Amino acid sequence: MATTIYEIAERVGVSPATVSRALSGKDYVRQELRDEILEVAKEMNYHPNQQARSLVLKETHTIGLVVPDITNPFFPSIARGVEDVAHAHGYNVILCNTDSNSRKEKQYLEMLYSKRVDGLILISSQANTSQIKKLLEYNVPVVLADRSIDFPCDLVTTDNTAGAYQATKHLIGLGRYPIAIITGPSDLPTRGERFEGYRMAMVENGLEVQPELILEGDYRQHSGYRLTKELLKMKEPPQAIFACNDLMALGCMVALEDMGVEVPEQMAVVGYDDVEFASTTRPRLTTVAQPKYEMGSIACETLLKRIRDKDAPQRRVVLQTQLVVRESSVVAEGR
Amino acid sequence: MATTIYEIAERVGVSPATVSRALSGKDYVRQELRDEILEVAKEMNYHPNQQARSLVLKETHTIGLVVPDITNPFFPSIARGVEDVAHAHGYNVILCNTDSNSRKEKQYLEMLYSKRVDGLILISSQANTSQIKKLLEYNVPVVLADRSIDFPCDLVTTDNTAGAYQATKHLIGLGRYPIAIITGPSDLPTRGERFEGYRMAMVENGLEVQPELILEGDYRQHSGYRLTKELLKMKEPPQAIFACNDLMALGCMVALEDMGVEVPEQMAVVGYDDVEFASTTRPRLTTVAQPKYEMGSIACETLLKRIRDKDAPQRRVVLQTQLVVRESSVVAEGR
DNA sequence: AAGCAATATGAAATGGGTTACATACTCAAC
DNA sequence: GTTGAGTATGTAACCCATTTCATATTGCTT
Repeated sequence: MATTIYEIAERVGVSPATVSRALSGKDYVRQELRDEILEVAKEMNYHPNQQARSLVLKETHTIGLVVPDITNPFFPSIARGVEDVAHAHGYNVILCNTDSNSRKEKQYLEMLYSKRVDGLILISSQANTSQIKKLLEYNVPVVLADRSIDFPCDLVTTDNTAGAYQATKHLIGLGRYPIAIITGPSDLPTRGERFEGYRMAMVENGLEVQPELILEGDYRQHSGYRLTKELLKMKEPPQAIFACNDLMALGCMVALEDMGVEVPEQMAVVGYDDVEFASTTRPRLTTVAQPKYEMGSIACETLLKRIRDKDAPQRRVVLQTQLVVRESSVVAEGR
Repeated sequence: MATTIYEIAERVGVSPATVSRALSGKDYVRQELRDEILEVAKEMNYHPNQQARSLVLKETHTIGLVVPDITNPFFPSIARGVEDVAHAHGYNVILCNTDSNSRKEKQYLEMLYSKRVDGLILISSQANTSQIKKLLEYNVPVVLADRSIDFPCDLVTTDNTAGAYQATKHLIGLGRYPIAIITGPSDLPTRGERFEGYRMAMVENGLEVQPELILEGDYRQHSGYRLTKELLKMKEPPQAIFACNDLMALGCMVALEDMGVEVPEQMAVVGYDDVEFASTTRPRLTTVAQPKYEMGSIACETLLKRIRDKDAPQRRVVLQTQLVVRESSVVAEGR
């Protein structure tokens, strides 16, 4: 069905080699002949078979993007950043959703390897290091994004510690303490980093880190809801809650509304991520914004560089976060 | 670097053909020998080169997914539906963002064709029909999703007319009229369909369709904001606004808040899509929910069927929408 | 006139699998 | 003992493009 260089060659009356040269344009072909070949190719609607090309060239111009779940509002921006840069350089992106399930992740990594992707960007669930190590052994470039894993490979993340520090310091500056923290699940590296930022800000300001105000959530809305209700049962509840992602912060706000606690008057709430809905809640959510798109685009640039030069020195990029102050933490003036 | 069947063949002392047979498992190979080959393959960490396989088999087990923009909250669910079904059947998905730009769309379609994807799912911007026609001529299966184009090819959409009819009838039932409608851009097919649902409901209930209450937006938040302000300038403003997507509905609500108009008491607002933030706004947004995930998964199933049987009859699936009544349209009891 | 670089094209190997065809062996049936 | 079906394996062609090597021609230099 699809046209091949052999068919073009036959029609023009030359060898396939000449057609290949004329089309690639990087070898001697008589100008006149080249023009004719190009014309015939266009006429026959020729589109080179990339399967065949990559078999000999050993590059597929395809990269893999492995994320936990594209429906999680945090990931589409990253994906878009990756895809834009990839497309600008003539690469395609294969999207994979692992649900943070290491069995699925392994399956995907094997599929991607079998398809001989030129490299991949990985937002890895847990430290599935043995699998990654294999890929690197096979010489497949890997860039880790968002979640840092203790592993010698290129990496693009945000400064989680600084972000949490900013958020906590903001609350302290407003005189809102004690401050409870609802962390992410302990098997994710972000948890430790964000907690550390919280701890630093507390200690630096001479505030005690009370163990009963440290709660572990799972990054889902319901855990924010549930844990907030628990906090409200305490004899002396905190005056502020720092939820380590926006979804849990939303859960907090719903719980607080259910219990008739005014935000921000009686309880300040700060989230993390600045996903889309953060600016549409009432009150609008104060949160720590991460440069999601940039994380994706820089990860992709890093990957493409690595593909070009496998021996380049390891690259570790840490992007800065930004505190976005909205209504959930600051009591409006004039009320 | 990567292991080939030739290397395995040499190590075991058989021909490459035998190795291929042992690995594929669909031809005679002595059980004992097969076991040995499988073991050696595992030991040598063999992963078949899919480039080579697809060159001869003429199938890549890869499909393309072309969407306007994955960061638009409407599309991740569709993408996830597609990807889940694809993965379950051993296919990978290449993600493409066209920004509804037909030049970009054309570029992507050519790339995908060159990579010899087995088929593709297209949420096409405008009627870029000539390009699609070409693909179908080349025998590449295409399934259109969400946006129906007048084109003889498989299709999965939702019933936009019925959805808009439900929304309008809901407002009429609440006694909220006149009802303004903020439509999508006129070059998208969804616009005509949703407007038709609005019109039907109005006419059916003996209400006049007033031209000055029909406004054309662009599916972005700001157009909802701007057009709502215009509506409020009228001598007799409407009592309800039906915005044809949630983003514009959000713009409405922000404009109404700015102008001190109470929702839903003074103005009822209904959106369309039921994207994530619709349930987190204050008041929560009444909207028409589309089965996004199902649209993706069914589109993918349809595509895989078509790949298996190119001569199967054309399939057109229309999914039903569901009105989700929240707070932006109904005055709460006991207030 | 000989020599050589630059230009122009083709033949054939290559990449890594799959498979049609050929060949060889085993075992049962007559 | 011959025939034939079933089992087992190898040889070689094929998928489609790229590229090395070989060959041929042109035009310039000395």
